[in-house]
Amino acid sequence: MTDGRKVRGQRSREAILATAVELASVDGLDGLSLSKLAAAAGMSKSGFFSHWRDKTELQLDAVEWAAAQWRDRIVVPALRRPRGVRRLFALHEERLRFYAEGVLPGGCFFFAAEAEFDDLPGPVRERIAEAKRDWHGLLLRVLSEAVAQGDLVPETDPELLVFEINAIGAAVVTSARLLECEPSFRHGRQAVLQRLRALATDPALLPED
Amino acid sequence: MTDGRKVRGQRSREAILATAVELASVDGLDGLSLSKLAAAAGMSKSGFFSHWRDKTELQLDAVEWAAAQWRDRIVVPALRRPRGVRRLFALHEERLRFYAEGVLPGGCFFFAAEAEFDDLPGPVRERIAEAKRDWHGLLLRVLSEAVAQGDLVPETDPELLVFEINAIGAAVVTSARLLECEPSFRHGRQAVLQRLRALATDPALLPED
DNA sequence: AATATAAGCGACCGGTCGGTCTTATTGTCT
DNA sequence: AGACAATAAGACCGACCGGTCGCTTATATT
Repeated sequence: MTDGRKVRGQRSREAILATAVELASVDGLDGLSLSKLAAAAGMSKSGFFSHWRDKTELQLDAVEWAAAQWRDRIVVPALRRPRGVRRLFALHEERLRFYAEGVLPGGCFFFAAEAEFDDLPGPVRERIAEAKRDWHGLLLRVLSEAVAQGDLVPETDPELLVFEINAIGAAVVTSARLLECEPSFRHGRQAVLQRLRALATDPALLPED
Repeated sequence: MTDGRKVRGQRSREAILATAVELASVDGLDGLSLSKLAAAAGMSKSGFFSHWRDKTELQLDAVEWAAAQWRDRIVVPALRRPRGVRRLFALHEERLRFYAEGVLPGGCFFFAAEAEFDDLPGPVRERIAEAKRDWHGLLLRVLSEAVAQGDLVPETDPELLVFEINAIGAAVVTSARLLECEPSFRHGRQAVLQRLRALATDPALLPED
């Protein structure tokens, strides 16, 4: 049985979360003020509290929403590439594309959120840490597949390589926004590409530049 | 002629800035509230305004103070190492040591400040960008010296390598604070060490692990 | 000794923060 | 048609924000 109220509520809930993630990518998840969010979402501030008990609940759902967006816009497209080193590089490339396309006005929700909450104990911090662990875990899994099927030489410490790939992706965000845009994206791409090509048993699987 | 007022003023000015940089490494430079700063510095809030016109001026001086701290605690010690690849790696190592020692309660002032201000136009953002450019410039200069004196193979794109080294140093901050501490520092060290050893004409110049 | 200046304090300003309460509207179920 | 529940709005709250004001105290200058 369809419930028009719940449908409507769900729709505005989604719209609010989408707006919240956009604003949070700029001002941070904590720096986000309910007044600004209300104005941006075209709602009254008090309306939020029929959806969430307090700001923390909204923040938790915003992290959830941003994680779903990351999955849909980065992970899922990359997983369409064939298993192996190409899929691993695709994860990095899709991430950079996400940034370059300016999907979020502040570049990256998780980058801003991590920097903000890494010193603020609480459930939001834990949820963000979990998202970071998930991303590292995915990279590690895809990397292991690449090694298992012989795309990459196995001598490598896989967790170290995952750390590097993620570090370079994260560095692109600040670098592109604070300094010049073009060289940052080029460096972010080249760094991982050259690293993987050096480890690849068949470098032809990866683009040349 | 010594002016006891100015001496006293300068001393408390320094103390306030030191406290401000500490607090800002946790809450960010904008998230820093004057009330909290006043409480932490053991001063009244209004007393600030005999030193700085407004919060922005204080923020600018805080960036300056943090830059001086970075120079004193990271750059100067590293420059005592012999010119070349060892000096380059020392810059990275001293940075990681600065983080590991917990000099600042939030880990890194500049990391927090960059993430916060990369989307906030204004003089503070420009000053932070300048500090970032200075750091990249220093890394590039030391790297060029290492190449020039034959420590490193010259084929490398130097700016790309600088980007990578800085990216890995920055990634250690969030990773160590949000996930586990020990593997983050190990990865941050190993990543740069292996990268440089692979490029070094004489790997014996660098530690083995 | 008189005067100028800097440091610092307490009270207070308008504004915004996250959050509560009451009320109006609206779709759903019986 | 009427009871009911969900959504959202508006008025409002205490706390805190950055910042101003007038004032006291301590130091230099003359």
